[in-house]
Parts: sequence; structure tokens; C-alpha cells
Amino acid sequence: MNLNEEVAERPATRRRGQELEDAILDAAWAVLLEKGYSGFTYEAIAAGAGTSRPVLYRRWPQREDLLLATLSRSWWQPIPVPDTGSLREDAIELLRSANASRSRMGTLLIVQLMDYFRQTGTSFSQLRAALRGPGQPSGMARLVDRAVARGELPDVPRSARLIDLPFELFRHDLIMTMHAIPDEAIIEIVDDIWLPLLQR
Amino acid sequence: MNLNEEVAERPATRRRGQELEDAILDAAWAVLLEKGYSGFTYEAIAAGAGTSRPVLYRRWPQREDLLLATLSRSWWQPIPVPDTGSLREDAIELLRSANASRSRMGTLLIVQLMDYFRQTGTSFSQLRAALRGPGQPSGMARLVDRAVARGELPDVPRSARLIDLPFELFRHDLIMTMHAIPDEAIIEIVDDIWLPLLQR
DNA sequence: ACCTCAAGGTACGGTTGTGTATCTAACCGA
DNA sequence: TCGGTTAGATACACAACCGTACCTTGAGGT
Repeated sequence: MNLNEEVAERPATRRRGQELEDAILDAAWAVLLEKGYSGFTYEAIAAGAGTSRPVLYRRWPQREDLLLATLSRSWWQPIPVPDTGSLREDAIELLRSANASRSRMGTLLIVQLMDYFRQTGTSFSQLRAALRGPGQPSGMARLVDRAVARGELPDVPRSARLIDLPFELFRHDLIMTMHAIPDEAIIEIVDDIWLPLLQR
Repeated sequence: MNLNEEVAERPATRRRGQELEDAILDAAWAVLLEKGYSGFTYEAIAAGAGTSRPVLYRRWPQREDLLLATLSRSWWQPIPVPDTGSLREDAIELLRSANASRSRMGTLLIVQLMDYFRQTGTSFSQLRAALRGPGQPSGMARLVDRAVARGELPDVPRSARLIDLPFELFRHDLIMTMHAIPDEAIIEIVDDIWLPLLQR
């Protein structure tokens, strides 16, 4: 995605249908990452896709329609859930992948979307619930289930808060600093906070 | 602060100096809470204060100057640190006050400022460090110190992450949901997560 | 009471984005 | 190959906000 040019080079052939729509949504995604929701304008997206605003208006009359289409196309690439045979290694690995992928994508999408949440009175939780299905277990939940199945952890009930604790702390740091978090922080979260609580 | 009127009623007497400046910064604060940073315009603030843009430009030539002046005037009202004689009660009380005061102020300032962070490439951590002095211990740190002094906790070294854990979880929930968190969540954070880790 | 300076009003040109209308030209299918 | 569809370009009126220039008027100091 070459964002150095103001406008994407126009393709030799005129695009239509799916091909065009993909190009627009890709451009919209790039704009969202780069400029945030307040820069998420029909103007910028049309320019980025090498087309014109009317083409966008015909498909997505409201800005929110375009945002949701963009998010459901490009947002949820689930982080692969590792399976090393050790809960500790699994957790660290999962956080590391999240750290890498989330800090690669712009500066962090939650942050970019805050303005949208403010304007609509919604929240990240709601958007997340709207986009992924409701019943999906988190990555951490799957790690813990496997550890229990292996006998690595006792089979006792655990609160959702406890299960997702490392991810919440990770996300908190990410939001506060807007940078990838140091590897030692990941280790600390897992070794000094999470595992001791799980093994009680 | 009556934001229903488009423009504040002009006072009988013409304001100057400190009085005027206070009125402007109060209006700026109201605008920031209500519209977020992207609505934090000279236009809106001047209207809210019942004055005109040139008056603002004379004092704060850059938008960022005005933002920092506004924040340092109205932001940091420190949450009182309770002292009940019990670490558990102290912690719960501290989180409850934070919950009340933070959800009272608009929908949450961190959120409103995200756009500013994105534009300037800074972060909440940096702003926080710039506004309060660097050496200030957190509320939780003071609670723990007192508990150690009372003999309620052993005097062992603890990481900053562990000390501030409940506040970070609280803040995470606040950001994700953009609402005050339920009281049970506070209890859960303190009883099921924090205290067990402190007492090991 | 006067003089000075800043408050406050107004207006300007410029920029960016909005939403819509209109025209042409390319593509696609029958 | 022809006709309907739609991409793509352009233009329009509108709105918000910017940054600055200018002028008038009120308030405070001496």
C-alpha cells in the first residue's frame, strides 16, 4: 500500500463490482490506520482508491456504513493460538504475536476509533461484540482449557476476568503508551501475575 | 455550565485579565468534555466563553498551548486517598471514588484525548508524566506502604505493575466500556486478583 | 478626567470536507 | 453489436473552521 503518492495510480482498465469495492475498502482501511476516524473522509478514501466520491456515496450513503464495511473486511484477523504443550509458553507466545501484530497495524486501532465511539455513544466492547460472534471463546480461554485437559491446571471454575487478565493488562499498556510493549513486560505479566493466580 | 445556550450570556461588565482567562479555560474544559479533542476548536471555545477568537489567539497562538493550559487547570484533581485501617477497604474505597469521579467527568477524558495523541504522536503516559510531577507515588502505592507499616503486609519488594494492578484493570474496563464499572467488578478486582497476589 | 491598552466585534480569504447533480465514456451481457 | 448500467470526472452550493486584519469601545491606572 503505497501511501506516498497522493492518489493511487489509476488502473489501465476501469474497475467495477467486487474488484472496485475491494479496492475502496482497502483504501478505507489504510486511511483509517493512518489518519484515524477523524480523517476517515469520503474525500481521502476516494483519493486513496483512485476513484471519486460519488462512487462511494452510491454504495455507502452513511459514513458509518463505510466504517463497518471496512472493519468487517479488514479488522478481525484472529491471532493464531499457539499450542506448545506448556501453558506458560503458550501465553507468552500469544501475547508476543498480539504485540507484534497490533503494533504493526498503524498505531493501534482502538485508539483510532475512539472518536467514533465518542460520536456514536458506543464503545469498543460493543463494537467488538457486534463484529465477532457472541459465543467465541478468547484465546486465553482456549489456552487454559487445554492446560486443564492436560492436567497442568486443576479443573476449578475461573472468572472471565482472571482468564483474560494477561490480555487486559497487555491491552492497557498498549493503549497507554501507544507502542509495542517490551518483552519483559509480557514475561512479568505471565510469570508474576497470571500464573501464580491460576495455580492457587 | 449551561451548554444548552449556543453562546454564553455576555456579562454586564467587560472582563479582563485573570477573570477572562478563567472563563475561557472553563469553557475550553466544557468543550473538551462534550466534544472531545476534534471538537476543541477556537470557534467553539470562544463561543462558549462568550468572547471572540482573536482574544484566544492572543493568549494561546497554538491549539496545543490552549489544550495544555486547559488540562493543567481542570484535569488533575487528585482522588483522595482513604485511610480506613484496612488495605482491602482502602483499595475498594479508592477505586469507588475513582469510578465516581472519572465517570462523572464527561465520558472519560483519556478517550477524548486519543485524537490529540494520534496527531502529536504522543501518548497518555507522556501527557500524564508532563502534567503531574515525575516522582509522585500513586494512590495504590501509598495504600500498600501504609499496610506494610501497619504490619498488615510483609515488607518485601513489589513491582510497580503489581502495586498498580487494580487501577490498571479499572482503567482498562473504563476505556473499553466508556461507563462507570459495576461495584462487583471493583470487589472482584481487589478480592480475587490483587489481595491474593499481595499476600503471597 | 484622561489615556492607554486590551476586549470584543466584524470581516476577509483560504482550506477542507459535505452531499448532490450532471455528463461522458467504458464495461458487460443479451 | 448494441443498449443499459455504472464508473469516473467535474462542478456546485454549503458549512465549519482557520488565521489575521481592522476598528470600536470599555476598563483601569495615573
